[in-house]
Amino acid sequence: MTQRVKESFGSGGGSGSAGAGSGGAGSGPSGPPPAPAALAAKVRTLAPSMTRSMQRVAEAVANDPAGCAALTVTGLAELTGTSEATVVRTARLLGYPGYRDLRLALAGLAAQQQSGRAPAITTDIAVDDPIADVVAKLAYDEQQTLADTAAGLDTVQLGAAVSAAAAARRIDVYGVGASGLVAQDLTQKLLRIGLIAHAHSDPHLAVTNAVQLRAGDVAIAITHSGSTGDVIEPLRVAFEHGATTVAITGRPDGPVTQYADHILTTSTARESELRPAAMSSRTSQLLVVDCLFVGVAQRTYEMAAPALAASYEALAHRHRR
Amino acid sequence: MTQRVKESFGSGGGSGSAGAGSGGAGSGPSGPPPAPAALAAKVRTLAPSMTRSMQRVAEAVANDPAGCAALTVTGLAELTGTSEATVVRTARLLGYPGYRDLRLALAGLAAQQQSGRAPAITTDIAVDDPIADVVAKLAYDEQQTLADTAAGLDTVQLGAAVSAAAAARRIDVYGVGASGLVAQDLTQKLLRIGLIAHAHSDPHLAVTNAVQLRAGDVAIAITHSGSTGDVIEPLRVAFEHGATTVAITGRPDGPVTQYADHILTTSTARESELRPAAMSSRTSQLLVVDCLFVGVAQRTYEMAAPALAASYEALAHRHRR
DNA sequence: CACCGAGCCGAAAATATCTTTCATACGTGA
DNA sequence: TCACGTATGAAAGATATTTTCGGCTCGGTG
Repeated sequence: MTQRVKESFGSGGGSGSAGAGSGGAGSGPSGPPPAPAALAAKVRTLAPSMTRSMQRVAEAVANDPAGCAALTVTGLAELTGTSEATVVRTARLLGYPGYRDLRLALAGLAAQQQSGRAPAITTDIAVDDPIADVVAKLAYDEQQTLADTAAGLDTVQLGAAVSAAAAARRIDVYGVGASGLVAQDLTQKLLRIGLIAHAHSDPHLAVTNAVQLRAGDVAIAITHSGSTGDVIEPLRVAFEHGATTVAITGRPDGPVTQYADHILTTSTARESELRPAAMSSRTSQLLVVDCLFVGVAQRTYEMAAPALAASYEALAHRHRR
Repeated sequence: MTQRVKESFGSGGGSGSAGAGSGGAGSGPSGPPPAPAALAAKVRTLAPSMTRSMQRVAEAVANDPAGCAALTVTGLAELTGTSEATVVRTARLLGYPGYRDLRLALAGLAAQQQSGRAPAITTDIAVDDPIADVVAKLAYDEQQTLADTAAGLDTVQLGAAVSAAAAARRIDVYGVGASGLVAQDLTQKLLRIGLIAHAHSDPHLAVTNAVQLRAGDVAIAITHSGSTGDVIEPLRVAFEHGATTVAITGRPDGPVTQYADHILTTSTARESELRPAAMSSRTSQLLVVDCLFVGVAQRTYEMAAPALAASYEALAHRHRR
């Protein structure tokens, strides 16, 4: 077997020196383009990997884009009680080359909000909320999650993942816990259009199966935290065996991505006691998975069309009247 | 055991009317032109009072706000074959303190134009849609489904179901196929807050287990079509054994409801070849299930709170960087 | 036809803003 | 408690923006 190693995964125990990328504009962990309006979502997504000071900056930016857009680096640093360096660092983390570009994006966002008039019912669900409120809040929240996910999804990565999956000899999907259900959902649908797909929730079996993979196969890991060992391990094995690997995660900087050829980022909605993170992450993951599926169905249309029709027929038969 | 019979068949279902307002990032397709035209108009208005060089700059800015927003003073000066000073002068004339602010406004303008571009999301997903459109359409569609579901959900029925579940000795959930995953999702969450819940995908085992149920227990059937025999059968058994029965279905007039004490209606979005019904029904079912869960968590807060906190902690531990 | 003045224009200096570097302080785990 | 790694801000360094200033063109005038 070939021991593949992903070279771009930065600073692994190294000197931590300057990150001047090779070949010029490299920069950063994974920033194909800057983000348009997905900024609020991105802030939430990346918040966990931020330091305290950076979080303060990110929060200020997310809360008042318009106001921050009017500020210079120094101004924003003072406002948040931090230094210019921290502001720049935050901008970088959010995917921009520097503060200047973040500021530009901020101005755009402000303009959009201005014209879009965001309703923003940002209240948490309380213990004594009447049931009707619960329904409204949950629905709103999931809608928000969907919008954020769609805005933050990297279509280039998605396209690459779709291509790989459409041409794959075999597709393995790893996920445990709530993500396991998403993995099964994806698998069910892929099977339905005639592809060979398996979902693995058992870490041991997953690894055992991952060994079978080779170039041309696709392995997909689904984990919100990005650091679920039970899911990373099989992905690593698949990666090292030459399979094309995809990570669907809410932490694009987490350990999983170390072994992922393509990274699909799910959005993280703020969570609260009565609204566990699993809820919105699931919604987000499902959207990503749906996109992946539809993309694959498009690419394999010749095969998928009759298969879809057939399963549709088969189902109708079970419906008694 | 008593052979229960439901006296009024076909009652229940909610209004089912389509929801109107949705929050989300919908953004008006083409509202009144707010600010974008403002700048273009200003350019035209002030053009006569501009010198030749300034006109060149103004023209460039009006024609391609987005492109110009990406340029520095020097860049724009070169592009228009003028000097930095001229660019700044133009910016001043247009009413900004300097180029920096013009650039910010330009970025905002670009973003507005961008968002105003409705990508024709009212259309079905086609085989040759670019991947970005697929994402947008799917997200939009699922948002719509959520809005519809929330609007059509009967909160009285939901409240009744919540009460029953919160007080239940044991909760059984039936679902096959895609609905099976929803059943599992609900079960996972209920288990997490200390309730006793089981999901059954195997019809035979489901029936076998349903026999165990009695008054005070709750049985929940999840079926989009409302006529999935494999799910109706266990619900019937549970119903006849005295359990409180709940149906989560897209057809409030379908056969399942015959044995359901409480009916929770999911919405049905239009489907197409590349967008199977399973997709939107799943979204809808999950929202209902989430509402049910949160409702139950509220009612059993004393018990649920520590459980939720505990699982939160357990998860947080895996988040270490 | 030559001269003159007014205002346009751009090169370069001056300033503001952004970015990088580096030493220090803090928190964390042994 | 100590040692290590990391986060953080002050200040130096690099860019971008603004201002200054002198050349230039153009239109009018003797």
